[in-house]
Amino acid sequence: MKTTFGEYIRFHRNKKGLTLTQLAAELNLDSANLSKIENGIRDFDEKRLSKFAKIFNLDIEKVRDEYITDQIGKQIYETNCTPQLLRVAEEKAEYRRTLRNKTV
Amino acid sequence: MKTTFGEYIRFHRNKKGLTLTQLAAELNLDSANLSKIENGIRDFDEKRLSKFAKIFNLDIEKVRDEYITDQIGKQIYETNCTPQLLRVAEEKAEYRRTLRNKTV
DNA sequence: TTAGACTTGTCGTTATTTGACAAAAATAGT
DNA sequence: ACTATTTTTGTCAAATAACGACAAGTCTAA
Repeated sequence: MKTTFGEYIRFHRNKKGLTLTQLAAELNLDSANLSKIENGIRDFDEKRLSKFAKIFNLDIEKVRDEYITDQIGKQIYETNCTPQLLRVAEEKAEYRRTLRNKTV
Repeated sequence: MKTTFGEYIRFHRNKKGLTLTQLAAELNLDSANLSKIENGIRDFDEKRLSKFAKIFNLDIEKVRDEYITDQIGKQIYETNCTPQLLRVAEEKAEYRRTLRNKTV
């Protein structure tokens, strides 16, 4: 089952038997803020992704994928983007790639 | 061909024979900033979408679709999100919808 | 009820975005 | 080429949004 990135963090934290305070300390943030992150009230700062991966011995690429799919999934949800519109968005992303190649 | 939202604005502006200054005035913004928007350096403020639609007599829903697909397409591009990962993001958006229904 | 874990609210700081102005560059008309 | 107009670029202050930190609250288990 696909989950939010906050739930993903919580899953790994519980699996390792860490408290919010313990993990927050390792990540250099407040336990209150980590709580909000796990509950989807705040975003996890991208800068901490590698630290997170190291703590739980996870592949950094996998963690990053988990992160960006969460971010984009959130935007799809918030904008009520339908599957058809998402196809269009995908084409536009492709178009931006062609723009990059033209300009250089 | 799918384009950026900035190019979409420029297309309609040119079609109607308006200068940046003229359209910017109608949209209550600076011509320099509108120039940046059309060139993709800045974002068009979502609050102005309805005004934009009225000026060019466009369906507000269509304009909004054009806008959100641009926004999401931009994020897909910037994060280098592959089609496979986009499918995952879509599932996560769906998951968020189930969350909403559960909570209420 | 006490302790530990987690959540919620708030607020000052930091970072990002926007609006505005000036000035340069490009374009078109004469 | 000269001039007027349009468009682009650079910069900065103001507005906005995101973040870190602290305090106080709730919840759970011994």
